[in-house]
Amino acid sequence: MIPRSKDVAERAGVSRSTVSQILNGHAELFTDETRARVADAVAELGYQPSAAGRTLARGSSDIVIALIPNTTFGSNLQDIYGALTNELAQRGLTLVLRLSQDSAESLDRLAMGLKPRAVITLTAMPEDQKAALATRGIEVIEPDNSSGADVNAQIGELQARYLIDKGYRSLAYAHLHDERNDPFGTPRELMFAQECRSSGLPEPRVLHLGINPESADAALDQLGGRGFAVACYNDDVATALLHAATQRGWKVPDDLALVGMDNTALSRLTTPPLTTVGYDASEVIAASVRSVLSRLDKSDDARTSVDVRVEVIERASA
Amino acid sequence: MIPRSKDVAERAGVSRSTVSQILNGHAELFTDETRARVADAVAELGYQPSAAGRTLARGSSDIVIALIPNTTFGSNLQDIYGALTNELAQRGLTLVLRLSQDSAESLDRLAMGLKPRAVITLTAMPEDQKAALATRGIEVIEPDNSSGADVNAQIGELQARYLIDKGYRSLAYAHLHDERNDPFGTPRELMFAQECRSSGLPEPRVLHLGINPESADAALDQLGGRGFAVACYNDDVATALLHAATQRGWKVPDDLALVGMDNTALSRLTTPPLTTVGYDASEVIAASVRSVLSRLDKSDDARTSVDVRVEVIERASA
DNA sequence: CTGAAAGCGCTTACAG
DNA sequence: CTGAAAGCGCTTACAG
Repeated sequence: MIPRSKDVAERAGVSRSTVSQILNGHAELFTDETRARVADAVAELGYQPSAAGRTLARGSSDIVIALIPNTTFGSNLQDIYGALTNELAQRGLTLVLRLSQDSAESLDRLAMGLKPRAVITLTAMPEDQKAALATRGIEVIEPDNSSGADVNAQIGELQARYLIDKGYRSLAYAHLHDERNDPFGTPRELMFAQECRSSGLPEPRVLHLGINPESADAALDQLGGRGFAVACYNDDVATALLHAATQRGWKVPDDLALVGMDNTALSRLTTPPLTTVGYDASEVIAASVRSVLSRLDKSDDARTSVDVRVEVIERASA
Repeated sequence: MIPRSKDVAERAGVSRSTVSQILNGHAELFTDETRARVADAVAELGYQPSAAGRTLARGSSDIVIALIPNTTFGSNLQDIYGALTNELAQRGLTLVLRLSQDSAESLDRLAMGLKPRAVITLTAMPEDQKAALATRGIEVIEPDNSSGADVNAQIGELQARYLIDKGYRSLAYAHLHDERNDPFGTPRELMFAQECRSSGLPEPRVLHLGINPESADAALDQLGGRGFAVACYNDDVATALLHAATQRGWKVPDDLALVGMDNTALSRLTTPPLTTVGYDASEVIAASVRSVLSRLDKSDDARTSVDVRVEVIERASA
């Protein structure tokens, strides 16, 4: 039998309101004696308040929904949510994940029904959807674009600077062909291009490819010949290009220089190993968690800046 | 202002019970006229029933919780959950994800509070935790071990058969060193070993490595020399071994034969490309979804067999 | 075919 | 310092 607050109250010999007060942060109103009795009863019965009852009474639940892009739930993202889950649990909040693929309407239903304390989204949410949630009084925590944009711009800049300093003059930027998997491509490419211009170099070529030999080969065709240095959206893109180049007998980095991004485990295992951009994942995690938390707490300065140090890791592909 | 069933009732000129009945599958009790009026009112107001109210009244919510191992949420798993989300939505159920990393206690709290219709877990759940949920009347849907075991056994067998048929005689099985990421390693290895025995071969060597050059190199040391054929837990493991072998100047497949598993995009991009084990992802997805659904529906024959065709994809590493 | 009423489990003024 | 009562939004016998 599932214990109710009534059961706790009876066992402790107090009223239900007393139980409720003590359990909800107004314990200071009661004597130590009463508090202890309630605490004991809760423990003995294994009482867990019903979320439904509480939500109904309070008008909002203790749930926080995080929308995850169903295309890219890498281990980093996972670690972020893992940390966030724990952090929120300490504040009595429950983080629950939701694949964001599904229709706005479906999210709407979920949000309406669950009355979550907040909805966290990693990618920008359409205005109308945000409005819908706002109407229902649900807070939406969006990515901190100010700093998010910064990080991506930083990455583009870093890749460009590295390549230019190395003496490369014919540059290109390689996107992932599938746009859903290339959410940060544009800001990175833009900054990459700008860095080229400010160094007096021509506009970089822009490539789009999938993670397969054919597509990578076609991308190489588009380049028109050897001697390019290309900054890649991620290490997988770099690996695909590396493979296509090797097939053609091009030497990397002499005929084609490659700088990846993410510093994946596999990036050390190509031949030659990839020069890439890395960052301290735990730092990113901590920063992201801090950012979400500060917004949830409505602390005045919501803009905890997510300051991520990003650096190129030189190996042998550029 | 958020519309309530009361608002709908007033607008439609009926009682709240009528609204509720019509919305909950007893529409046939009412005249077309009444139904239409209610439907209109719902649409005009944008009414969404409150999950809290409904849960309280019914004793169980429309939520299904899926526990995800926080270590391995690959794109396959993601697709499965994506499909499941949609499928469940059509039945009025909402799938919500939960990182399973956190304490049993925390899940307990969530389950207690949310009163989900079911909890889906991919890995076997500890008995006591299962018991706890059962006590609360929450159904636990565990992996269908009968067929799950089959598939993994199949994979081990397939890798062994392929290698043996190719003429290799010195076999080894390579696990991922981190056990959390190697959930299916044991059944696969077991079947792999059995297949060796039944072909009159010696017991296969067993390797454990991480996805990095040092670890892969050490694994090669353990092998003691050239001439082995190793079945890998996944393509990443195969890639690591391939890299270490290449570094030593070993030829693949002559000095070291490798068969991976998963047929990842990257497995086509190594040099040489990996021979691996592939399967039709959409088939797996469909089967998994069917399996969960049938258990949810309590349909008699809960054991919809997950029949996945798995096959080796021959490329150049073995 | 439809409505009044009770009840789900909790919280929160309010009164004492 | 503590309890009786109302109310959160819904569903479901039950009576008509």
